[in-house]
Amino acid sequence: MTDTIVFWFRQDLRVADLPGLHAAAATGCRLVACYILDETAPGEWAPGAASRWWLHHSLAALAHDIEKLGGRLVLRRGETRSELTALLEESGARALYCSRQYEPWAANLETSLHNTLAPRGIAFKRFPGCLLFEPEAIATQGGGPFRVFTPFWRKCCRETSPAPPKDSPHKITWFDGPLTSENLEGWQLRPTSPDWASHWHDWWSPGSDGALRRLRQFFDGAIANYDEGRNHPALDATTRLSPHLHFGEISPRQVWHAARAFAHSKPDHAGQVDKFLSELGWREFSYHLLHHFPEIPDKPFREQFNKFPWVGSPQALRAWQRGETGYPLIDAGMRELWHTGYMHNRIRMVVASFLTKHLLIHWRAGAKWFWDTLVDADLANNSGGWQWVAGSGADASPYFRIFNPVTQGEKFDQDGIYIRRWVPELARLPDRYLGRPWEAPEDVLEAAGIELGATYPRPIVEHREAREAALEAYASIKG
DNA sequence: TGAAATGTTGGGGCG
DNA sequence: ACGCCCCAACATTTC
Repeated sequence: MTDTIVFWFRQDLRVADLPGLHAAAATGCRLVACYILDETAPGEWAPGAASRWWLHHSLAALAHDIEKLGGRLVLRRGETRSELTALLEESGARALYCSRQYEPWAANLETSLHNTLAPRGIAFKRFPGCLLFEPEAIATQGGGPFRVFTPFWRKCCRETSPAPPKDSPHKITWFDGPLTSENLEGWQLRPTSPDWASHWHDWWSPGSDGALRRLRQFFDGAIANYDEGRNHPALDATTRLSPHLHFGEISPRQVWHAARAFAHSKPDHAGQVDKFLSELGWREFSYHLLHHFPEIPDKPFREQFNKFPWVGSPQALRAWQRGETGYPLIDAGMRELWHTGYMHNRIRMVVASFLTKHLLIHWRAGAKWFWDTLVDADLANNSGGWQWVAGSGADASPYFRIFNPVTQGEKFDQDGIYIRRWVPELARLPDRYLGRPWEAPEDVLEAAGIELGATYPRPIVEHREAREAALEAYASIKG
């Protein structure tokens, strides 16, 4: 009788280019594919409502993809260790395979699983999955982790290329004994009463098929002008692959090789491709940092930021969250986030700068809000991004880089399409005043149907004053 | 993957 | 014709 292996799907919800699954299939053993919904394991970093919506659809897509390979996805809910132990026992499996994860809670879980399973003679094997390079493979000359992006990415690019992506395994022998599986619908990962995500399929197609479509679409179009186009939030000029990558519906190796193939076929676009690949590089950098410095989600990477005088009020935080700061570009971004589970990357930088610098609110409050509202909420990227903006991170933006929320709009949303899309009550304002309605003459406001303080808020802080206060606050922790 | 303050230059209006 | 001033345009420095 052939041995059985349990393949545990975690955050790599795909069947193509999944090293652990290929390795399991190659053994010729019978395979159990499972997913465990453990709502307590991540602690305070349990998926937010938007991520849960995505997870539901991603799991449905994965189950479908597995069925196409002749198998089925076993769903269980509960404490990971006991659920896996039970499943191993029920199936008589002698081995557990999975992809690695790098979140501190997930890495600890792997250790604890190893300690549980080893004495029982069950092999626990972890495989690469969601990264281009394992953190152990990229080190400085001194053997330590990189703390600066450029040398990190240079080192990555000097290494042998990531392995070419593989198709899904051709032949899998599935376990055919009886195993109970829960009903995905019963997990209630999707919102009900009200179903605020009823229109999200207009924007998103969770699952590997949707991810590959998105990838192809990008290399058929926007890549040619990526360097410039990606700065304009009203354009569909970015990949929007972030949620697909977070849930592992597509691997970064697939993206990397698609980009290299494109660069090879269109050499004159090599510069655009490099720009794009460096974004993948920042993702990689964030993951490696989180692996080496597991406190990044909670504590400033740069120690002197422990004494930063955060003073922001709960009311200001609330106004920021709701998109009622009185700065149209900020409010547009926050409302895009609320309505679609996503925000354009440049606008993420601008609203994050506004929260931490204009409002002097701790970056963790912003990270938490993003965590709950983003479909692509990802611990490494989110924590890294917020610390980068706040100036407390590794290779962070210098603290004095304070975005002007008005001029950013004038530079990257010249014709006001983005602001008008998400702040429709200002739509009739002429371009000239769209990003700064408080400067508009009374008759212009009236003609546009706007009453400041009633139909649209006045600015909750004055830019110049806020900027100077931020510089003063940062100066107080220098040295 | 800034913005603002400060410095420099050069054209043109003007007495 | 000439110097003076203003200021836009650009460059450099500072936060």
